[in-house]
Amino acid sequence: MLHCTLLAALEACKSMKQALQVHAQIILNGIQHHTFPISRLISFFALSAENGLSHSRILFSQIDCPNVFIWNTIIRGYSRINSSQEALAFYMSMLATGTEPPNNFTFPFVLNACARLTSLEPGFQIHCHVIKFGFEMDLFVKNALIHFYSVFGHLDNARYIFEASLVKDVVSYNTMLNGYAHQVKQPHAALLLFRDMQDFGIQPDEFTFVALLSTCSVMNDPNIGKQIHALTYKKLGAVELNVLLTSAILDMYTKCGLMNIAACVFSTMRSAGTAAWSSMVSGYAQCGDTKMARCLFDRMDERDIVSWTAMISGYSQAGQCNEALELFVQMERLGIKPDEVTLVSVLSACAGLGALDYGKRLHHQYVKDDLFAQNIILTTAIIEMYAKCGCMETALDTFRGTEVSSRTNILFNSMISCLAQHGLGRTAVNVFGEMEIAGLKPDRVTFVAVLCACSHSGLVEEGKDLFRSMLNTYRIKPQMEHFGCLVDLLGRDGRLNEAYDLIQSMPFEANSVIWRGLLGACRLHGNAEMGDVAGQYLLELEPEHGARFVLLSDMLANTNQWEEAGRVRKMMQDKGIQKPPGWSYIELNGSLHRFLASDKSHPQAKEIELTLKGITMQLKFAGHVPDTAPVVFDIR
DNA sequence: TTAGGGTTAG
Repeated sequence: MLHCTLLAALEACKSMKQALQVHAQIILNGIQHHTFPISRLISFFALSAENGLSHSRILFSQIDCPNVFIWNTIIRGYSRINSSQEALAFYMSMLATGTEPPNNFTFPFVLNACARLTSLEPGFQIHCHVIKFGFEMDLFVKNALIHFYSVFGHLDNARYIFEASLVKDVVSYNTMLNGYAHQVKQPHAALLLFRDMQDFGIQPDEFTFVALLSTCSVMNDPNIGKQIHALTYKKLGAVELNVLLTSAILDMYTKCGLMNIAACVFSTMRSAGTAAWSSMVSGYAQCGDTKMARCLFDRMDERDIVSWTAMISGYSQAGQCNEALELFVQMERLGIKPDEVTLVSVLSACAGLGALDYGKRLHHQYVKDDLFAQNIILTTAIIEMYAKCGCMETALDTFRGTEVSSRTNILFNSMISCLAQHGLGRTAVNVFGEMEIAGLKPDRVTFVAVLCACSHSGLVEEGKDLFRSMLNTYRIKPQMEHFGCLVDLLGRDGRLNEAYDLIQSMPFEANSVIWRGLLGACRLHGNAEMGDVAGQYLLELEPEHGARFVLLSDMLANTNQWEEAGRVRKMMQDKGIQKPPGWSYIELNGSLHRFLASDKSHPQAKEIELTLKGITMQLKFAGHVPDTAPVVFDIR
């Protein structure tokens, strides 16, 4: 009777404080060693929104022989708050204790924890345990396994479990659909599976439509998106669409770039949450309309970290790196802590500006010795930031400091590409070799990076071998960009005929990038005849592009064809084409300075000019003779 | 006796 009253009281509890009072009553009544009421208490605390897990742990430690429900509850509690390591540690202690074997409830909790880890390995082990303990036929366990494998992009394993399952429910389908839509971006497979689902008479629910709408966003196909939108109403009937589903509809339109429709949906939302506002902010920013995005952002009643990141990343991606950093500082002043996505956006803005001090500060303040230190995406952003700010050594040290098992293709591609840009071709080729050791397969991006590296460092034979290995070893068909790299590689080395022959042998027509590469090489090696051919192709392909005219005119000037060079310059003027000016940035003591050729607007312009003159004088005294070959005006 | 798996925004 007493149990019943206290249990009823616990059922009615709305807060930790109330539950603690029930706990006090349990102790006062001397039933603190009765497993059932204590297990209810542990469950309440472990799943409390007020972080009561530590209290659950205290209760847990006072139990001599916790039953499987109690073990499961603690594992679930840790899994819920993303403390996967603790959840797994508890599961292992449960096995080690040996008094209570895991049951069908244990595995969904443990697998959920595994799905949030950075490594696949523990989940594999748990899958073995599932089989060992005989739960591979349990639908909940199977669905959790499908989820786990799809999170890690192992859609083949997920699909195998899915197909092998005689009984499938709507959750099995939804999990598989999400896997296709998000994890490996196979949106078409998601649509096909949705068709199967209907054929098998499984009724879709709101989860299904959220997954399908995400699929449309990934496909960036507004037509299918509109159809799914209509189907949502048709299938879910008169059921009022929940906030999540409406937000998913809105998000689909923003991602497909249909901001007008998105704005209509948004205006009809009675209580648009921060998710919907953030989608709108992000949508406008992605369309390049950062003004409109900012306007909405400023009108938001409540902003969470996602809203801030939407705006910061919008600025960063639109190239408004200064604005991104300013907004980030504003966010910090309000005491809002960035998460890993925010940091990636801000680091990218730092890289864009060459703002090394700022980037260093972010690295030391937020990433080093923190939870984020394990995040490989963030580490990749840190490496790019250092590399783009010119600190190649720190970038390499950071790369070397990562766990080999946590390295991803994106990390390798980024590292190789940064090394290429710094002319460290040999190191880039070595890092390429390390990919296989890490168990990764180079992709198209890897080959662009490593071929660029060879090109910038004059590693002709290595580059040619790598190009050949693309198809022969890795079964990757070379694309335009790969041919471009090879043309560049041969061209820079002066093998102009070989480069030209390669262009002719390509399975598709060369684009302007390739011809520009050849033209640049012709200019470098003074082959006016072939340069003219390349230049003509270039003018045909991109008649409006100023930089191409400049390159052609420079090449002609360099080979003393002043008249021809003048003709090209005149053509440029006649067409009203201007080459956009190139700004140079430098960050000093936290402030950013920008310069343009002949620009005297900098407040310290005079001092800078004097310093430059001083350096020029010193160079002269040291016997330096400038190379006037790249100067395009006839000053000789 | 207790409970579980799949959703939105950067």
